[in-house]
Amino acid sequence: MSEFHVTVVRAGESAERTVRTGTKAWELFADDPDVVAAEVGDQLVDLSYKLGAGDVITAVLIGSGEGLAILRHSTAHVAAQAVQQLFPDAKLGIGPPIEDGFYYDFDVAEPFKPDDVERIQSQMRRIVKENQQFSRREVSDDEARRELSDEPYKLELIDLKGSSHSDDTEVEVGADQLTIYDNVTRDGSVAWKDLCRGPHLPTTRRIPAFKLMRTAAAYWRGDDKNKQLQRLYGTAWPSKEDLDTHLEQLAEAERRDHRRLGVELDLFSFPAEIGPGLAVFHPKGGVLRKAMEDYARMRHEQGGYEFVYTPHISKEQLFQTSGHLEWYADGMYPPMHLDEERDSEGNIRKPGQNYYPKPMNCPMHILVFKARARSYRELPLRLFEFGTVYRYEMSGVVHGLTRARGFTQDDSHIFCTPDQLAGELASLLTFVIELLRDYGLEEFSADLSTRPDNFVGDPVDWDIAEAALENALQKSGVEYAVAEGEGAFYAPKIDVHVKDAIGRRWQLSTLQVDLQFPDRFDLTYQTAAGTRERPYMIHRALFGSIERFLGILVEHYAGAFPPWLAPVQVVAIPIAERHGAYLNQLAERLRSRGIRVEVDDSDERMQKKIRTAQLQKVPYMLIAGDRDVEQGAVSFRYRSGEQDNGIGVDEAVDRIVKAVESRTNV
RNA sequence: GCCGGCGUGGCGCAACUGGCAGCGCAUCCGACUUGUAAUCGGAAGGUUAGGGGUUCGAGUCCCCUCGCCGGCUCCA
Repeated sequence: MSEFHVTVVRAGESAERTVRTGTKAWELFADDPDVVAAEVGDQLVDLSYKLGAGDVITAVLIGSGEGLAILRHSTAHVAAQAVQQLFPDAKLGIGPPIEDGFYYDFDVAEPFKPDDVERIQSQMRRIVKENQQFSRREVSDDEARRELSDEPYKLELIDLKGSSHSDDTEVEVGADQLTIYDNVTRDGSVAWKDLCRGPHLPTTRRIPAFKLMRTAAAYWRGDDKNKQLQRLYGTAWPSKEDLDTHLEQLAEAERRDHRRLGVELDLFSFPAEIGPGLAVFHPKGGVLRKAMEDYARMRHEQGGYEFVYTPHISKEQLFQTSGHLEWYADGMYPPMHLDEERDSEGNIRKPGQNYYPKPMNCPMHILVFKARARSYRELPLRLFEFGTVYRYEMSGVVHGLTRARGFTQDDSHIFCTPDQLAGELASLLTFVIELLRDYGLEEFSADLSTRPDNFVGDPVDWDIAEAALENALQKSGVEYAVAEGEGAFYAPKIDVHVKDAIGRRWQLSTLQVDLQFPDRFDLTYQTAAGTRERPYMIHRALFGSIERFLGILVEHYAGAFPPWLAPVQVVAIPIAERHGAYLNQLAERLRSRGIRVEVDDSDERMQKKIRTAQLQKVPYMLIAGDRDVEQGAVSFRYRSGEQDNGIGVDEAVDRIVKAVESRTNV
């Protein structure tokens, strides 16, 4: 029996250990429940890994990214075992870890019912309690096929192994060597098994906290031509407290849901009479939207943009030229057919015209550029419009303001010379980030999406454009990732993401260098030398969609907007009826300074009025009774509940005006 | 578009296995005139999303349509 040295690393601290041949990794961490797996070299292994001479073993902690993934994936196995025990005919799909949890897909005769989820969860608890061991075993392809002959989807995965398709699926098979994990009970029998790359927790008991969340249908391998399987979603965490925190975050997200707050704060609605995904803005939502737009307008004016206005519909030909009808007809509302004339026999004398609602503003802005000959002296030409577009989104995807069928882009198209391109992109990106900051968003990241397989134009132009975009990103200092092949067919792009107040990431702005439209529309400008050149064209949406951005801000602020955006900035509350005139006078003063103020002279108690204003998340309340009227003062109450009594009227007006103008959230 | 769930006054909800559609908030009217998150009393408001069917009888069971929700696919 020989001995050798290994290096053990845990949380950054390494130590030498002497071990005997055959020692398993878990013996190194026997009294350390946070260690769920290990890393040897760059290979993740189970704790059942047999140590070799000179190994450097790094502990994988349950709270780390990898540790969580292992926990969640192991929980997915438990879910699958539970399902197959309760539904013996269920066939296994795949069961990967995802953000905050896991899912597992099953082919079952009947979709899961809410009741079934309860039963599955109880069964999972039983399995966890049984403390089954996750036991790894290497198998040949043939052995795997034989053992999993009842699992058609697993067989398909085995067949896919090594094929060129294997990385665009979530296939777990990956490596050349197939492995099967057995769930072994204490008496040594195998309760369940699954084809899996691993690694896993040592035992099911090591799952501290989990919950099944919901069921849904999902296409096998994500392809809508394939059969739909039943997907079971769950979440798993290192502790009960972590699980509770997660559930509380979900509840918080639900409380902030802009569809709910939109009703509570009377901002907007989606009348069924109009149609799905088509919002109407009520006065409160209207004023909020107007404040957002006004500020953006002002900044665009300062930024050298020129404002244009274009129609909502256009003849078919325009979208033929732009290529929209060729590429995206499904995403467009069907046309209205106009102008057809028939003779008395009903024969068509003059063919009609199809008019489509526009799905984008670009072709219209291009026509503005093309309206006359353009000189290099005019470039860069920055056209801007709040342009309302209509897209016939599939019925299942429409979602409040964040995915609507009619929405307004803060759309800009910039035409520039080749040597202006890089500079223009860099200043654009800065402009975008600065403006988003002004709306209260603080954390940004970006994706650079490059040439897809299916593209138009000259690869050389793509390279130039991609380089210019990347350069802009580097100058901006925004953290970014390259999304290889994710660009639109006509343009590489930068997508800017923001993080909201509860940590969710939203994609907002896009910057695209268009490599198709200038050609398609034969755009040119005249150079200093008198020659004609093709301009570069940049698409830029900042909010993306005003409606969507508004929805995101509602959720970001949970409806408690900073004063400059709040639909009602001040509510004045007279303690008794006789104080009404005093406050109305003050309100008039505020109004003359551009403040949105309401006087609540309803027949209610003061306390009730405070409550109402509080629930409407109004930033400031000005309350006045006899004492205040005598002193020419008001009692100043913030949304936070803090108050300053006996503030002089001038001081109160000043404070409010200052807060609104500074666009800070007080 | 696909799978599942849901649809009761403006909003939030109730109505046992099929048996008189009800409550709270909001609204309107009246009284009260109050010092920092809900004053009291009264009234009005519903073809139970729409249509069809089963039944002596349907909010409840069945079918179709519309809409919404959760996912999948999609998001130029």
